[in-house]
Amino acid sequence: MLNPKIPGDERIPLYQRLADEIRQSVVDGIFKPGDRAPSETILAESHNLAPGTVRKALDLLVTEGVLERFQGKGTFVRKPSFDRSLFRFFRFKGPDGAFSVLESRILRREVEPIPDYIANALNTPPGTDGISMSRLRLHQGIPVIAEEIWLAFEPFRAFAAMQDSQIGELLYPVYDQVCGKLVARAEETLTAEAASPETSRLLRIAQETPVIVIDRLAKGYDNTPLEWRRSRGRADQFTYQTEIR
Amino acid sequence: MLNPKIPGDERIPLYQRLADEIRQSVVDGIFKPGDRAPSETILAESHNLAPGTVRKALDLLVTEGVLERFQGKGTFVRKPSFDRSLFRFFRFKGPDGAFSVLESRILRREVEPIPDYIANALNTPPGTDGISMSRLRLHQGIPVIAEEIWLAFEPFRAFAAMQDSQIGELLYPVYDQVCGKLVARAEETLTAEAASPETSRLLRIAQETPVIVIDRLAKGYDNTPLEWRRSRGRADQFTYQTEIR
DNA sequence: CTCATATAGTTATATATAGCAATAAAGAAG
DNA sequence: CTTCTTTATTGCTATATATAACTATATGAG
Repeated sequence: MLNPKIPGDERIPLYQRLADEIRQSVVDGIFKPGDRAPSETILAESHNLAPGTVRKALDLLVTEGVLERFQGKGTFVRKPSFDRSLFRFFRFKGPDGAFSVLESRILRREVEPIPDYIANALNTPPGTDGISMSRLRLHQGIPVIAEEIWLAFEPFRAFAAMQDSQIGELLYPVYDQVCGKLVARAEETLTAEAASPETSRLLRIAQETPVIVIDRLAKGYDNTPLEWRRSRGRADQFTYQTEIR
Repeated sequence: MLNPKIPGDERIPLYQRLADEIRQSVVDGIFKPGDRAPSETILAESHNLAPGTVRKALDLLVTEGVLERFQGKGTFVRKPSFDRSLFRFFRFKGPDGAFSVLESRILRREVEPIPDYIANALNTPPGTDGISMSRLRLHQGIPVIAEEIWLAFEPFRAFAAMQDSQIGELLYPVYDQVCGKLVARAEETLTAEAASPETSRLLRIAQETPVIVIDRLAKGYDNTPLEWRRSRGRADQFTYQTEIR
């Protein structure tokens, strides 16, 4: 019998406690996406665990999407390279299957109280200050998605202080580099509506045309809600794919 | 060293071959949904395998959604209880969260050549005969979803021969009982469009109102495409949820 | 009958060990 | 310089074994 060096509640299985520990290291930024995790043997020795137990912990994190393994190479923290993932599901119908990164244009960015239903999603007390943004995404100069974005002010104070010019095409890398907040996954809710005057103006389409509306709640590795986002896109240009069972 | 009684390509790992065998038994109807699978110990003995190997095979089938396990009770073939699953993602927005089964009304059912793009999805030679259906689904008498459904004729010959009156509210149980075809999972592709004259008539909504369009390809346990279906529902009554990462 | 207790059978956790397979990098051979 | 071989490292497969946790059923006491 070994003497496992694993902290936490004794009632929780060892492999889960080890998984918790590694996941936390990713949340805290000790392991960064792309980093190589210690090998199974190293982990087993350093924690006084059997290799099989370590393996099971890693299995768990792989299915969670935190890590990915490559035989002969090692185990790595998965880069949730997000906007790429978005377009795996939600892709242009256009004749050219090929795809380039969308250009982003921030139209507005200011601090104001968060509306109640968004504060609720972000797990923030109602009335708290938040960062509100409007953003337009363009493909070859043509607007395809209009976005409203909300962040809680406190965790993203450094982001609020930035100049517009310092912010690049993608937001999630900025959240990481400036605020230390890593987006790991997101829940999306999808519906459709007729284009309002404002969205028809932004997307340059006729009013009452159908648009797809995606509400996304982006979360960290530890499931903390980080960003709320509502995207509207032209229905005739997008499809959304999933598997159910 | 044991002498495993597992057929198949030697290069494929034992646990995968065992998983293949069990999955095939489900496809062939030897194990029916709800049935209890042999216990891990029994499987290990009957196949001359170590318990750990059996366990790994079962793990695989559980993550695939073929089986589900209950500690102390046993391992069972999962019922893909499908229409319930549909409404976990795709639910009424109405004030009453409660939900009852939708009434189904088959408007048309006939044999005709399958259109090329559907034949392609169903993995059938172009020009083959298929069963084409139109179906309306109602909630408390009000139409909410209009469906077009296509099946390849050959595997569903017995279904084509049935009387309308013999067909119940749900189709998948009929496919199983009459044709021995079990639906295990489905891929769905979602988009939106403005209501055509026909769908506006069927759903009793104004023309050009946004409707959500779901293309579903239902597949068997062995991934064979079984049914193609296009459903149209009022956008203002539905939302669709998923998690991405 | 009712309730507690034992018991058998099931999956879940954990350890220990051996060899296989893929990868990358260093070194030898041409 | 290129190509092949070797070697070390890493994850992958498989076996063997022991114990815990959970469920259902049977048994016995009251």
